[in-house]
Amino acid sequence: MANKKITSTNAMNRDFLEDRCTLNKVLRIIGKRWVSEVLVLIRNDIRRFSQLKECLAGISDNVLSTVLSELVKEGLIEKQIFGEIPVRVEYKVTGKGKELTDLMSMLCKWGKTHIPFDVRMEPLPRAATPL
Amino acid sequence: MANKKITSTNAMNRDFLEDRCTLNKVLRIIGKRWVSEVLVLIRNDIRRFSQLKECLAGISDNVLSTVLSELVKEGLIEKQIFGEIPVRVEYKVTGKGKELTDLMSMLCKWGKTHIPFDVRMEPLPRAATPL
DNA sequence: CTGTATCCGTTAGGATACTG
DNA sequence: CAGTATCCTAACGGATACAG
Repeated sequence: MANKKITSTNAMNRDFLEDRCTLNKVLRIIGKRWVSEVLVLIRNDIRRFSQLKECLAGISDNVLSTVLSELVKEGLIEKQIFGEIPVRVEYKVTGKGKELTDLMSMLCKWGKTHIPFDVRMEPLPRAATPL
Repeated sequence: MANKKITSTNAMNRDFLEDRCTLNKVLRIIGKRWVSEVLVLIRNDIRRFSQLKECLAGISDNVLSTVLSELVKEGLIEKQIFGEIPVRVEYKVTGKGKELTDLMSMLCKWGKTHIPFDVRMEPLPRAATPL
């Protein structure tokens, strides 16, 4: 009951992996839900919060917000604020973000040829502009 | 209090994304902790449970076990059991697994040129055979 | 319109003990 | 040696209310 662990092994393991190889950093960034999708959408000129939200039926405000700021923080997209009323904000993919989406396209292509279909019950007819 | 949601939006969102684009399936697989690392190690001929555990200081038995069966299930590695005493088991990367590691190398390279260093306190001197 | 703050359930990740 | 079974905690993802 006395001594709680100083640093959780959970965090230690994460750091271990990220120190070990940059790949783990990359995957830590783009491996989270919505992230790759948002990046691709912005690359496809879906530039505004409301538009993104519209495409990504089901995403919550705070989640989209978090994803966007993460992408900005990592330098994969840029945020541009126009001083209008009401406020207009636009995001665009940076150079290194574009490079990354190219690699993601390759990953996607790999998936299409190698990941088998899995049949699920409901077709989920929602808004879409996939990769 | 009466009506709990039938399917959690959490799961619905996951399915939505995976239906939307294969990339999300790919990232759900390789985006989890340890997965890419294990795949790369096996590709580098670290073929046995105990060897992998040795390289990946800090991983728990059950976690490594889970990762390995996930990789087998996805057809990225193969498991070979030798009927010896004590039991010997070896894993090897499949064809499509190799293709995937090639793509991961590119991702890694991207990360090396584009992700800035972030200084952390302890250097974490552990076992290593990185990508 | 574009978010932030709070609160909460689910899932991922880990420690440990045990098995063929 | 190569794992499973159980239990536990931290992190992620989401709902909702509200703010600039």
